[in-house]
Amino acid sequence: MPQITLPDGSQRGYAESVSVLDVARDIGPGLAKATVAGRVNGKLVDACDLITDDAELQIITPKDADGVDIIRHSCAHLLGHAVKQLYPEAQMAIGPVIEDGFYYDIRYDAGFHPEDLERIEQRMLELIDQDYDVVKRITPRYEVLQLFRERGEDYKVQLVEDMPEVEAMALYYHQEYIDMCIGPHVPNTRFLKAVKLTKLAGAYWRGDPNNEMLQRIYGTAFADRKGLKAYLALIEEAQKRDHRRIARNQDLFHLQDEAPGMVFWHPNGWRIYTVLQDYLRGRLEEHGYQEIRTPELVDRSLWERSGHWEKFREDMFTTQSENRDYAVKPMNCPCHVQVYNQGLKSYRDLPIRFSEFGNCHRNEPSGTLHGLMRVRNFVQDDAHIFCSEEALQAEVSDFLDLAFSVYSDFGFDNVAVALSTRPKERVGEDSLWDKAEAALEQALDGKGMEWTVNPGEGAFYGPKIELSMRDCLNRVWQCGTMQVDFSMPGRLGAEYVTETGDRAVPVMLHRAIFGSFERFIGVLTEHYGGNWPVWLAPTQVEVLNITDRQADYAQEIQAKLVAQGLRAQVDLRNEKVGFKIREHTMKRIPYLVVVGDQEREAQTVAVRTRTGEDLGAMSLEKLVDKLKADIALLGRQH
RNA sequence: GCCCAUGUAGCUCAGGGGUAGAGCACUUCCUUGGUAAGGAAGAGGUCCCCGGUUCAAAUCCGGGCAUGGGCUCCA
Repeated sequence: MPQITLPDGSQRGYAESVSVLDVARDIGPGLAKATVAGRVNGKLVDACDLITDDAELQIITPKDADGVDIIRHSCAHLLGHAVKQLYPEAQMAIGPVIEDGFYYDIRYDAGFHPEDLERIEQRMLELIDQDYDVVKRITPRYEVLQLFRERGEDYKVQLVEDMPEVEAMALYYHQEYIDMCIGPHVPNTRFLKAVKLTKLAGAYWRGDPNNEMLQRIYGTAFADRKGLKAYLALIEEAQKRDHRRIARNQDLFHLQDEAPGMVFWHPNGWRIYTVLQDYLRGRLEEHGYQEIRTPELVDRSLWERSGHWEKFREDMFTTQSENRDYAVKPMNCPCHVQVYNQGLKSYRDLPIRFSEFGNCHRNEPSGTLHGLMRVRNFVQDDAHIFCSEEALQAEVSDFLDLAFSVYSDFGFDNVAVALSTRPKERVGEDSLWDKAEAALEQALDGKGMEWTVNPGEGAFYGPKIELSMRDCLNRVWQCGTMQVDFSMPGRLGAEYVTETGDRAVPVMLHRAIFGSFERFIGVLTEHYGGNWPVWLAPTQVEVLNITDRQADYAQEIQAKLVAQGLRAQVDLRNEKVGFKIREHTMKRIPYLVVVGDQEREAQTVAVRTRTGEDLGAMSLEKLVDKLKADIALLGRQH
């Protein structure tokens, strides 16, 4: 005699077991029609699942976030249904829901091509129109195995074999197509009308590059067509913020075939770079860092001692001369230890914080390069802190404060924090890893911030805190990092004299805030969508004359702005003012200053913003004040 | 590195076995115009590179390289 409690607190009693759908029907036919699934005592279940005891029930409809996820998951099965009809020899692997959609990994040796995607989507739409019921059957393990073996679904068989403890599985029948899933799923294909296949990719079976590569089809789905359309429009808007596209428009940098993954900075992009570097130099100085500079080409023997030659060899560019092997530095840490090692250090000298805008090269696999986000030549805002074990906690904590203070100066408020722990390939004793991981955990907890763990993703010499941002298409890029290293100082002979006159090995912290200037500028470009805060804008003001008569006055204004330390350009071209305004507005120059006869007579300037706001005429002094006020805000307003 | 796609003028792109195309940008001239595109003329290409097929290849085929979207790996 189940007593069902609904979210509004109301209760309904039933004489015998009821399904989620029964309860929905009981409440009203509209709700019954919209029922995708249910949440019983906090657990998602199918609409057909029976409730046998007293329970709290929430009816899930397409309006719920869970409802959309269920729709997406069912779309993956629908994709399987269509694929198997069109390509019977295809073998289905896994088809999960992801952020913004779903995918299905499929073994199909002939390979899918863009035309296949269209065919498959077309067939999916036809199947949806049949409004067929999705039927769930709990099936004993041996029957499931037999069924998938008969159907030649080798991957499904493997999946079942990998969960020996499970006695029976839920099978979902899409007519003749059968998929295995924990569920829940929609009860009928009519819920799947707003679906679209989006892209085709390769993906390793079980994510292991030693395994064969499967074909992955990505798609997305929404509660209705309107939601799908809005999503597609959003993606299109996001693509306009792509840093590569903005870079072309604003003439920031370029890449070319002869130097894959290495940036040619143009004057505009380099301006941003140098402003960032000057800013960070100031912040680091405030926090007790000393800037150094170390070689980019170092003999193999140092990399052997640091462990890089063994663990990082594939990623290094190497060269040789006069029978010596060299590597172009992929990291600055071994060189920083060399600077530390010059002269005997006392515990009184610690902590020592060496910073370097270190130019590094890494031979990244060709397929991983991505605009400014993933390059082969980049400059890290690197620093290494040498300290005693006792000081470690405080140093990590101070770093986190500094990093988040820097991020807030750019208006970042959605930095993801993760702790990456010991990888399989590593140097150092496990006891040291225990200590290092614990230190980072404690520092994070001490800040009271939300963080996640990436098991096995640490650097080969130590665990790391990763501070990541998202780009315009929601891809995550690690920028800041804090890594505890108990190994390398010892390997490279770093030590200091303790209070008791003994020798001890310092702990080394590797840390970066931007990560690399390249990636950070890439992320910033997309964060601002090209609307650089005045602080960073390559050109802060463009002075426009209306006719040749004001050319001298325009140049005089520009010269006065430059004399005030502002980045001002003047556009004296023989074009109408509307044309010039359009052009510079599209280049997202923060302020446009128009000078005509009126302004020249009154010794004023007419100011317009890139958002199209007309600020009217004002004195040059007032404009300068305005600009300086904007610059003082840094990037916090955005 | 692996899978799929793409590579044509400075940019965005069309075309496609037999004189290489458009729009914007560029140059020159006319125009001196008050807040998002004034007009005319002109110049501009080894159709990514190397091979092959063919009377003939930018186009078809093979191999490279690069870029884009993913996978794996990383700041």
